[in-house]
Order: sequence, then structure tokens, then C-alpha cells
Amino acid sequence: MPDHTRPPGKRVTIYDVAVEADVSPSTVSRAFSRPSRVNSETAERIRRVAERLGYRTNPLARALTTSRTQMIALVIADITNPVYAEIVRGAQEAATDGEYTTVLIDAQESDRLERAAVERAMSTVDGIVLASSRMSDSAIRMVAKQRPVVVLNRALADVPCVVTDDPRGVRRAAEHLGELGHDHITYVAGPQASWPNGIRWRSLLEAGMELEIKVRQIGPFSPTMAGGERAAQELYARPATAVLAFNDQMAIGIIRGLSRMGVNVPGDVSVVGFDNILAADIVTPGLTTVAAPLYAEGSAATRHLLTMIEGAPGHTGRPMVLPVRLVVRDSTAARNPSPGRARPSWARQRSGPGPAAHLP
Amino acid sequence: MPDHTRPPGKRVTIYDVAVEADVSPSTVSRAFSRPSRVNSETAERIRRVAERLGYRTNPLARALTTSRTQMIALVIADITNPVYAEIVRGAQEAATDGEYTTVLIDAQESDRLERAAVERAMSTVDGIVLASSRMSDSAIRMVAKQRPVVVLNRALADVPCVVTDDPRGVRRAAEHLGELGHDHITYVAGPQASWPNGIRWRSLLEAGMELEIKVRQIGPFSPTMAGGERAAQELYARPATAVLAFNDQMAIGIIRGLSRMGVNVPGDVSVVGFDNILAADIVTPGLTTVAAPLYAEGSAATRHLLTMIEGAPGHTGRPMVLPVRLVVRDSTAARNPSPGRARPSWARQRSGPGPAAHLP
DNA sequence: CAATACATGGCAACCCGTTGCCGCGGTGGC
DNA sequence: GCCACCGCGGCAACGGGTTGCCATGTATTG
Repeated sequence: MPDHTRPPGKRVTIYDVAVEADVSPSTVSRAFSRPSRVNSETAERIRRVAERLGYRTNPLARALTTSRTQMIALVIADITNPVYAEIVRGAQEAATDGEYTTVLIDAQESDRLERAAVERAMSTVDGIVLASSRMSDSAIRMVAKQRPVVVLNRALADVPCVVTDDPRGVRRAAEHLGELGHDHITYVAGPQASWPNGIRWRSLLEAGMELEIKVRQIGPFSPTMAGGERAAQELYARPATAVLAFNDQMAIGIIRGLSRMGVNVPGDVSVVGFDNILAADIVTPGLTTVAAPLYAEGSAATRHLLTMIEGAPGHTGRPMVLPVRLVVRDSTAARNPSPGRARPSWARQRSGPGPAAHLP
Repeated sequence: MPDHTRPPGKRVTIYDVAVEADVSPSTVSRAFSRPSRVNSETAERIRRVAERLGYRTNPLARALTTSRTQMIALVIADITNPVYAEIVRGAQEAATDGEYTTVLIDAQESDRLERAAVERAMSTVDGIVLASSRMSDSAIRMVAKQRPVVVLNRALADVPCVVTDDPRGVRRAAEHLGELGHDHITYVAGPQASWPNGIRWRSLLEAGMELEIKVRQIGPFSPTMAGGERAAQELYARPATAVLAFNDQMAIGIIRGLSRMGVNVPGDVSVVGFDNILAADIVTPGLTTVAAPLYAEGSAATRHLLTMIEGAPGHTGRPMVLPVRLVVRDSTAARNPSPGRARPSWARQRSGPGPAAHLP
């Protein structure tokens, strides 16, 4: 059984170093926190003594007076959602570069849990990145009053935000589907509380207007594969040839659900997702999707947060917008020109009542 | 632009509460940290005053004397690896239940980064969970000397460990393949530095012995999809009918690689993975795999860590072993009985002289 | 050469709780 | 009626750095 108590001398402090280096504790302190404030030779000597004694500055004690812990909190909605992996990595790396440590908080899609965790962490961290927060605007503003905050994937007045260029992504997806001959796109909505969900739908409305493509919305559904499978059932009842899903997981669920019911993707229906998670590339068919720069999101949000912590104003004017791109894979194809092929229930149903309306 | 400075009175401290409640600061302190030590009416009064003033105990100041921060570090090898998502969730939840906050450290598969990050976090956390550490045994022991540590997925004398029952999982996989008529299993190895990799191979050797199945190993390959695709090429050159991959990502890569070369899974080759990541269920064909109780791993390791922090000895005798189970999907099938089908290079190569030499 | 400026280091207060120890008043035992 | 004990609260010393201010001693300037 390991022994976690240093045998005699406990922990090495600046006082120990001070005695050994024959200077006062304050000089030792300055040698580390303000090297310019002390003679370089003295500083060097102190550093050597500290090294020899194995001194490590105690971040807690330092934090007590400076109220800087060199830690930031990263709050994500659901760690099992692969979207966040890259975001976390980006944030983590930016934090490490700035000599900060990251406290990860998984809100588990719960407003309550998120608030409680943020509350608890708040006094310990120097700033917070809220990625896809489930909290209300006012709750976020509350937090932003007490600590520097950067919000990811959500625009919010008076709080610095980083968002992706979803309108452009949706537009590109719509163009792509239009070029394939689709004149009607069904948006499969995610959580209504999700900010990107609203943006994506409105962007599609707009794109449809300009491109002369009809659009409609179904949902909301849970933003998971299971949600997508439920959406597939509804899609089966009210067929479409082109579908834009709120995110990749739903898109994958939709494809699975449709396949199970005998509907072919992309033969009968084209499906486009959002985010470009890793799985988008390994499913069959490969998922056409709007790729968000996940790593860059985490990184940009964190870097901005760090500058705020260092005292920068925190541009709250307009959100920082990150570019997206459309990744075309195999889940989209030209609109099937021969409805005469043997998929009667599906093909016929589109155009009104018929005997085979609800065949498998 | 938000203002992060409380206008007049800075932060509320026990001293403010003490004045207002007309008691000494120590009484306020005790009212929160040792309620039994103070008259219940007094405590109640103090609590009300504190509430009114918006007092929050400062965890840093508390930590300074108690040297307990109520934080633990969770170190993972690679956050983009989906295996860790569930582990993190399990750990996170256990930590939250125990009123602890989690500091996540992503080592990015780098020994150096891991050591640096652990070094930095060490003085701030009460304990550390090392999930699939890339550090050397001695480095881990070093850390374990200074803080309570629980190691996940690795057995290490003198340090508490939580591992999965890989031998049993491998055994089950081998039995499954044996029942399907396979008399030869190829193990596709992951990183040699990975502790589970060694265990899995040795377990397969053993299981092969008992079940009278021949085994061989190829690799090592990187534990990623790309690594799996490279392995597929080698498998193509030296064919096999049954493959056990180090992990699911490699298994998925193998299936993709083989498919691209015209080899059918499971028709020509059965593939078994390890871990049962989410993607295992959504690829085509669905991946047969040894499911590790990922959530339980994170949870068990963390709970054990917390008991150690609370002063329990930390059973270092034998590792805690978590059960696994075989999840059978569609990537395994009976060994193809008709080598006469049109896949000459593949079928012939196996048996050298006679075409049917190794039929069941 | 006097006067001012600067570099350097020490002193002591401070950050905000925690805790060992002591004292005071009240209660119960004998 | 005396003493031991208990419940409760206060005092003061931490814990480990940080930092404003002052005291030197040396360098610069006029």
C-alpha cells in the first residue's frame, strides 16, 4: 500500500528555499513570479537551490492572493456525443499552450446538472467555455457577470460567442441537392432548445427561397441515432427525396431506419447530415455532411477566453464566425428519375392515396 | 462588455458573515465545515446571514489548510478515441456523486505530454485516475507516491488497478469462432506498449491451446482505422479466415480494407473486435466484438480512488477485474465451406498444395 | 560633489478559511 | 457544596505565496 505522506519534511516551500539560498521568502517568491524584479544572479542561485530541494510552487497558495488558478472550465452537453471530442481536444490544446489546465464538465444534456456543475466550478476557474450550453440566456449572462465566459455554438448579446457559418453550410447543402435534381428538402429538426437547430432551419428556409426549392420541417427529434430512426418512420409516412438532418447522428439513424423499411439511400432518398463526425465516414453509405471545424471551434473559443482572462475586453459585438464546408460522400445522389422501378409503396405514396400506401 | 469586478464589496468572506451574525469567524467556519460543533440555532442563524449576503466558501482557501481540493484528475490517452467517452462519463458521474470535480487531461498518445500535464495537475488534485497511461511503470509509481492513484486497463504491482477480464473475453471470442468452424485465428496486434495488447495476445495463445485452434499474430499496427486498413493488406498477403483485432477501430479498418480488395466479411473472413464502441453497431456489417464495461470501468476506478482519498488503504494486492461479454453481430459467420467460389487468390493461398486442405 | 534615480532585497500585511487549545457557564453526580 | 464534565464559542496560529512600501547601496546626472 503506497504511502502518500512525505516522510519527514512535508512539502518544500519558499521558506525552505529562502533559508537555503540565504534570502528572504519574498525574494524567492519574486524569483519565480517576477524574475525581472530580482538580480539575475540571485535568481539563478535561487532557482538552483529550488531545483535541488525539489521545490514546486503551490498553485493553490498562489491563487489565494492572485485569484488566478490557471484553470478554465469547459462545459459540454454530452461527452458521448462524438462532436465534442474534437472540440475538447482543440480547447485542451489551446489551454495547455497558454499554461492553463482544463476542467471538463459534462452536463449530460441536463440544464440542472449543468448549472450545478458550473456553480461549483466557478469559484475555482479563471474562465469558462460553454459549448452548446443547455442553460437559459439569462443564466449564462449571470455566469458571465462573475467570470469571463465564451459561448460556443450560440449567439448571445453581450457575451462573446464563437459560432460556425451554418447558413453558408445549409446553403451549400441545398445547392448540392438542387444540382442533383431535388426540388424539395425536408429538414429533420433536433432539439428546439438548441440554438443551431433554429439557425439551420431558418437558413434552409432562406436558401429554399432563393434556390426555388421547397422546404418543410419535421420533428423535433432527439439528436441521436435513435431520434433519427424515429424520424425515419415519419419520413416513411410522409416521403421525401431529400433530407437535411440536424446532425450526423440523426442522419445515420435516418439512413438505418429507412434501410430497414426497404428504402434505399441514396437511391430513393438523399440524406445530408451536419458536423462531419468520424462515424460519417465509416457508415454505409458514407454520409454527405456539412463539416464544422470542430477542432478550430474549441481552439478559437479557448484562445479568446484566455485573452479575456489576461484582461482583454472580450469583443461582444458580433460573434466570431468559423467557416464550414460541404463534404460530399455517398448518401446523396441524383433524384431517382424512374419512379417506375419496383419500389411502389414509396414512389407512389408521394403522389397521393393508393392501395399500397403503407406496405413495409 | 461584461464587467467581472464586483462593484463595491469584492467577495463575501466568513469575516463579513461573522460581523453580521455577531459571532467570530471561526464559528462561521465551523457552522459550515463541522455543523455538529456549533449550536444548532447559532448555525441556523449563521446560515441565514450567509445566504442573505451571498456567501460561498472559497474552495481554494479551504484547500490551503486542508490540502483537499475536491478535484481529481482523469488522464486519458486520446480523447478522439471513442472508447474513452464512456469511461469519462462513468468517472465523471462517480466524481460528481462524491462531490468531486474532474480535471480531464488528454495525453494525446504522448508520454511526454502526459507526464507534463500530470506534473502540473498533481499539486492541485486529490487523486488521479490513469486510464491507459502511456507512462512507464516507474513514472506511474513516482506519481503514486505523491498522490492516490488508480490505474485503469493496466496491472501494476503496488498500485491499485482496475482491469477488464480480457482473458475471458478472448476466450469467448475464440470459442465463438471455433463453433463457427474456424480452426485458425489471426491476432492483429495494437501498440506493443499497450498493456492490454500483450494480455490479449497471450490470452489468445492460451485459448488456442485449450480449444485446439491455431493462432498467429501480425503487427503491431496503430490502433486506429488506418492501422486496420494497413493490417488488411497484410492479411490479404497472408490470408486468414478468422481475425481478432486489438480493438474495434482496427477491426473496422480491417473490414474496410478487405472489402476494398474484394474480400467479403463475414463470407470469407470473420472479424472480431474489442471494446464495443458505438460505431461497432453502425458499421456494415455490424461488428462482433468483446464488449468492455467502459462506463463501469470509469466509475469503479473513480469510486475506488475516492475511497482512497478518504483514507482507505487502496487494495493493491490484486487488480479489480471487471467482466466482459461477447457481442455477436454480423462480422462473424461460419467458415466458408465452398472454396470453389470465385475468389481464387484468396482461397487457394491459404492451403498451399491442395485447395481444400483446411476445410472443417 | 551634491542630488536624484534606480536596482535590489527585506518587512509585514494580506488572501480566506481551518483547527488546536482554552475559557466560560451550566449540569449532573456524589 | 464541590468537582468533573460537557457544550459552545473565541483566540490565535497556521497554510504558502504575493505585494505595497521602505531601506539600503550603487549608478547617473548636473
